Amino acid sequence: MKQSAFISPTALRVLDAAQILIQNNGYNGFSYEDLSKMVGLRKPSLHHHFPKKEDLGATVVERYTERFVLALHEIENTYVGAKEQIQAYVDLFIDTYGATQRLCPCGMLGAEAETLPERVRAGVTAFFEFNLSWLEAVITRGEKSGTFTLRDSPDQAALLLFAALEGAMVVGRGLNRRTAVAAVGQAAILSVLTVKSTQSLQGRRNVSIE
Amino acid sequence: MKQSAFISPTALRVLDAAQILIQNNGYNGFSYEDLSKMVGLRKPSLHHHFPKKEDLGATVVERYTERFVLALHEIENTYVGAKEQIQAYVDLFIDTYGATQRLCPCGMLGAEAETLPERVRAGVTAFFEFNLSWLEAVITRGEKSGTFTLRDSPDQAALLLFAALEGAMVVGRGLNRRTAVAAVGQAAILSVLTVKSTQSLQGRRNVSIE
DNA sequence: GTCTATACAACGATAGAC
DNA sequence: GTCTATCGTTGTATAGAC
Repeated sequence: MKQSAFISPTALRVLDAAQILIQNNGYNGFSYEDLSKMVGLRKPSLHHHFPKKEDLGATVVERYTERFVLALHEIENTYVGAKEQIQAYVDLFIDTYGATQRLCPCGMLGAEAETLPERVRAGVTAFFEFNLSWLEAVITRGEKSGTFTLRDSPDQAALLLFAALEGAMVVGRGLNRRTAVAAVGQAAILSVLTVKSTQSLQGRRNVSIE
Repeated sequence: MKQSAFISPTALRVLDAAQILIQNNGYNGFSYEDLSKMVGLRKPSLHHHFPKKEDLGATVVERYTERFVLALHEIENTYVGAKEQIQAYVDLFIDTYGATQRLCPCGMLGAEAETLPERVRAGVTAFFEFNLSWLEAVITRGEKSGTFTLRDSPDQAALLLFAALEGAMVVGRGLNRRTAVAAVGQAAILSVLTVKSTQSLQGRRNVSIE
């Protein structure tokens, strides 16, 4: 996972707007015209920074994945226990969705995968695989250390947890229910990981991904 | 939930094609031109059956919901136990996605909700609410009868199960993993419902929704 | 009910001046 | 790096003949 090449301040503003539009409208649901209104540049200026829509989409996904990787490293450095790390991971989704009701960009793009340019689609796949392997590793560690018991294999538990979080955003949006991700997140932790000690989790930090 | 008005055989073929396009490409990802190629009619002929794209989208959602209602009644009439009914419900998702890798139309539209015409969006909300209330009722019954124990309230368990199934399609598509829904479905049943007796489920029927 | 023809806007994208 | 101007294509939708 290498670092992005240098991106100019203007290009960053374009990326920020594009990400919001992808989260709200989807890749097929926004245009350079929409972007133009948000950023305050004319369409050809946008093409100067991202010649094809495909470039823009792929860069949004790559930047989001990089930020996610950093956030998970931060979690590893902040929390020691597997249970606390999973809780912090779930909080990432709760805080991100709860603040804005915007979908995970890769969740939206995953639904649209069939129609996406190949580079964008590949980025989404990489994001999903990274999340699943991180979750599986943490869950495996928690099971081995006896922090919690599983009713499934770690990879199945990871997939269930991840699918539930991504699905909660889709369902929450359709229901117009802001609290859906929080409800699913907490229920998933209770259900997927049978935590052995019953101590409550406190000191929850607010760390959303933009 | 009233029955649809009469729909001509040609209009039915248009609806079938439109549903597949929504499942694969999303509402913003298909056009009357795409539809024209699939059905073998010219664009104006399509507009004769469904004047606005909004009419087409709303009718697809309403018909899908009606079929889903019928399938759930069928499940109630076929299986007695709450556990078997939940299993049959999950099988509905497994079979539907597994056969074609097409998303649940309402899952796709839920992601796109922000950009949808009001009628279409309302139909998606109704579909979600219907599914959640059905699941909650069955789960409540299963808990009261002692078939399984919950770690959450029935409404949280229902939301978790539903979000996991819808999310599994999105994630499965992004990963190009055909078995994602089946894996999530089985893991969710194991995790969400702590089944008391350990007897295996047999005689699983294949009942997919088109 | 289906067609040809067409309106009119929006789309992604480029040329070339500044 | 941003702009005006514009290209060619596709989008939803309508008029009117058959």
